Amino acid sequence: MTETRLRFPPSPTGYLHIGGARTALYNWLYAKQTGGKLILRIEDTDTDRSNQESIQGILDGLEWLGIDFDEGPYFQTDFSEEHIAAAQKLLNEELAYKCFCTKEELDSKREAALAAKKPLGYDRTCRNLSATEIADKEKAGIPYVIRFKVPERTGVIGYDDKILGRIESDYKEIDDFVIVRSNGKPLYLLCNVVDDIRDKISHIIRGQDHMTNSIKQVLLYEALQAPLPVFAHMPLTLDTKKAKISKRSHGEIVSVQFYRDHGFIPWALNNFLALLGWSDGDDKEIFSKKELIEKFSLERINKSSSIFNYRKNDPKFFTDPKAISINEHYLRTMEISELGEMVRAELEDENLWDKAYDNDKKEWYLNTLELIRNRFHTLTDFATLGRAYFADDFKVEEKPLKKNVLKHEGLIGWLPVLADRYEQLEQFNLEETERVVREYADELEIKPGILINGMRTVVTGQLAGPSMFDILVSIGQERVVSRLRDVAKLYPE
RNA sequence: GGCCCCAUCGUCUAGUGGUCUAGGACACCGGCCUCUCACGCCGGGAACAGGGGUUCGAGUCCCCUUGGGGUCACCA
Repeated sequence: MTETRLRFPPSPTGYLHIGGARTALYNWLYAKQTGGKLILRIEDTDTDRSNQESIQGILDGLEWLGIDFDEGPYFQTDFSEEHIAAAQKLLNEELAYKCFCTKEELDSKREAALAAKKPLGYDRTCRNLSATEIADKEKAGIPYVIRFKVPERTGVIGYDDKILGRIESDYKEIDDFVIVRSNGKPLYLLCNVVDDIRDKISHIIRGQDHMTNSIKQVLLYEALQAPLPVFAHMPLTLDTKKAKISKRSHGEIVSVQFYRDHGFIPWALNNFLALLGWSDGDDKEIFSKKELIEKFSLERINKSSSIFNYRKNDPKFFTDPKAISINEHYLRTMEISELGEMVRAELEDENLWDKAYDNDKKEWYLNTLELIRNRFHTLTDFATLGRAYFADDFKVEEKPLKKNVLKHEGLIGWLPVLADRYEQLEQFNLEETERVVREYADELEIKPGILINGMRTVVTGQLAGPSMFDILVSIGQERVVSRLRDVAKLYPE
């Protein structure tokens, strides 16, 4: 078998969204699995809508996800001569024709057809123009587009889809589609095929929204006398109302950037995306990169579209709960040193990074992450919920403040006493810190929990967290003492 | 509207005629653990869209209905 060659051809009209990312991922997985190549091709022929910022956004998004490509990025506009030549060839061979109908005429015909509930296709007015008629119109300077001449055959044309099976269409259902605009610029349907032929693309994995395009493109492959690639149309990703997700209607929640900004681990997002429309036959859901490359298969991709279950304005889940849960899984099971690097970026962004975390305090840094990672959902939590471990200017949350501190007025006096006793400790370790608290609680004849939970809030600002004594040891004697002493400032005047 | 695709718990899904009183994951609820909250562990509720066939037997095959989606641009 010859080398598999895949491609991901985004149009740079906005950021990379999760649908696009998933398409890129599937292509990437298949290329990796078969030892083939993945080509990135920026389809920028729509100069009105394409922009540099989008190109950068797509590149950044793919890089962040770790989806690398073997060739490219190529830019479709760099090959416009080839596209034009192909159109000319089709014209010369009478496989295409010039159409002088104006856009206005077409639009009104379409509207009329829609109103009359008739098929909307082009009525082929210009298909049988004589040579003299064409010459006359050209002489008169009437602009024209070039349309592909759908063969006059009976029966059906189709392709074998790796996911959907045989897809066919009756010839008479296919429109004489436009391949070159009146300004001389070739259109997607043509460019895409010409590029795929040149790039020797063997497999086209793309969304089901391209299903009807593929039929037309099969015709183009035939007209251009090129071998057909394998098609695989993946299910679409819908929103909770079953509408196709799009940048325009869903905004940043569907952008890859959003997940980077909200502290997702890149591979966790890939893992989630892979599961949206694919599963191995087993119950396994967490896949390492290597495992996924091995197990992935086109045949096991679902036919039906899936819903991206994000929840807007949900205080607990800012996106699909499953995505978050997969992220949590990686957060708490990944190699701690690897996590350390990711958290480092978060801390640096918040000016919480201490160079010593990379040498003298490295052990402390990694141990602390190990201590707190279980309760966190995203990378950003380390700099927000975990701020007290890395800085003194953390915020004390209102709820625990009321529940664990203000409710017990005695704490305003007790915690400073505890601070004194802690300051005296020669061994500031788990056993000693616990012994001191429990003894003091006995003296006061109160439940140790009152002191412990009060301390948790004063020392970390949080309602919940790891074992209190682990926290104390991690934060350290000096900082603990000073935070406990300052408890009074948490009480209103 | 024409054409095309699809249809199992709330969501992602397993299921390729008998092993399905339908399995797993997330989410939800309850319990255990406990200095808090998580994690973890244990348990619970929750689905074959409807109707006809075919068959000894149908979630699985066929047909119809319904529902959803895609597409019908001088966008990609």
